Amino acid sequence: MSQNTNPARGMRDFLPAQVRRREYVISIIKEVYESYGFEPLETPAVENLETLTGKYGEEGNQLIYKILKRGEKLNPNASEKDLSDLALRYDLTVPLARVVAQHKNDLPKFFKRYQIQPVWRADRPARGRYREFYQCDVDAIGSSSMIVEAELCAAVSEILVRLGFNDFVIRINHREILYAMLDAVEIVEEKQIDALVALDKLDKIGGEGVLKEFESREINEGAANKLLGLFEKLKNSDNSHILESLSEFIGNYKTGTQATSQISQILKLAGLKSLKIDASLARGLSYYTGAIFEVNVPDLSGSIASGGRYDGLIGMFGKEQIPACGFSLGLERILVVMEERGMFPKELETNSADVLMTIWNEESIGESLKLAGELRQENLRVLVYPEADKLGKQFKYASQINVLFVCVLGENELAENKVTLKNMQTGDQETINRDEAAVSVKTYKKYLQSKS
RNA sequence: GCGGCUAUAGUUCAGUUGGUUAGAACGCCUGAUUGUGGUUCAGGAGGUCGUGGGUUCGAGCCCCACUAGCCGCCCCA
Repeated sequence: MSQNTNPARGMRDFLPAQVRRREYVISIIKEVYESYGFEPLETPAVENLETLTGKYGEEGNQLIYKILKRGEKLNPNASEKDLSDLALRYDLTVPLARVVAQHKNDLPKFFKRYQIQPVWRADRPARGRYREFYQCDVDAIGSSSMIVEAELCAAVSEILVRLGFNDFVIRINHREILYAMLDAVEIVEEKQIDALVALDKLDKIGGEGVLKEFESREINEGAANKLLGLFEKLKNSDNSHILESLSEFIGNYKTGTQATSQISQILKLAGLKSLKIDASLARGLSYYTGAIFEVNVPDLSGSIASGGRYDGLIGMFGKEQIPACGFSLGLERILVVMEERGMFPKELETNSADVLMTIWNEESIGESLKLAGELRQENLRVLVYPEADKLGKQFKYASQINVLFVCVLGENELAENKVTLKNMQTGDQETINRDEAAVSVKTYKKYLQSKS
């Protein structure tokens, strides 16, 4: 009886080659984050349901994986609150806010943390979108300074550059600029969120599309035209011109002018040419309060990273209000693009073991195991072929799994206390003294390293 | 959650208006090669055609439902 062996929808198994790639990307992310002084944090996969609800907006709430209560028989007529009290975490930012609110006294005044863990969303799977996926978050808690934003952008940019990306754009905008713009064209508060959702789609559906959206959301047309006129003017102009036009458009709406000056500070402090103001960038998550970011590459419709300032979130846990700002890199999306573009270094593929130890016959098994142990003592990765197969099969297996060397310990070798080493990349083969084998392998490894 | 497309060997795909025993390439296994892989040659295994139902003398092909995947929308990392 054969059962369905697919993993659950939107979830994946990772075979060794994929795990290697994932770990390669993660290792670079960690290295860069640590070089900026961020410290690691981990939190549970499961949170109390009330911790998560109300933080992500209407859409987000529906995508939370809720966990049924355990124990007694469930009464299916019970209210949702009686059925479920726990949920899988939806992102890493809200759990961080909870941790900060909870452990405030144990944490330094400025808490800089990174966190690389899976999160779960009951979303519909698509390219680069899964129901279980890794986020790589960095956040800086406790400061309202724009130095925080600038450093976060610099770190993210450095990671992407080191991974080999050269065509990404970090789009930046500000929640207060958005609201000020909407105020300037007299869109009433109740319609502002709707208007933002429509504007956010500008680069996808174009000006006419946005007009239609406004129409269907019953937002006054004049306002839409004014905004579209502004965006038309901003198109293709550089950051400083965009800032000028925005300030002009907003007038002296107070928090708006503060926001434009914050943006200009971030630009100046970060000094990145990949940083570009996009006045139509809105972002869905409801907890953002200040600067917002999104990182895009041309060959993926979604974003590969995003972030922003959320000064109100930690206060939602009922304690002190603490300013915070962070970034989240989407590991899966970065991997999708890197895979399609073939951006992984070649060494990742030839990495299973340094040496395959063959088995000559039943009598020599002990000697092969002993030699394998000796080589491992020399810090080599040694794989012992598990059966006394014909040598041909053992070699074939070796080339399948991409080991560097095959070691043959046969009758002749044992009689003379020698070993035969074959380099599987060059095809060279030598029969040498047993105690020289490790050195020979290591010399070739060093040569490979020096070449790359 | 909505709309469209797809599902045939391990993989990528052919498969005629519905007609005998469903094919190819690559991969896999065996041998040529009883001390040597990646090349070559010879042979072999592998399919209840995604699942369940229906139409028909007859279904891989037509119809319905379900499941999974891809694309677009919504949203998002």
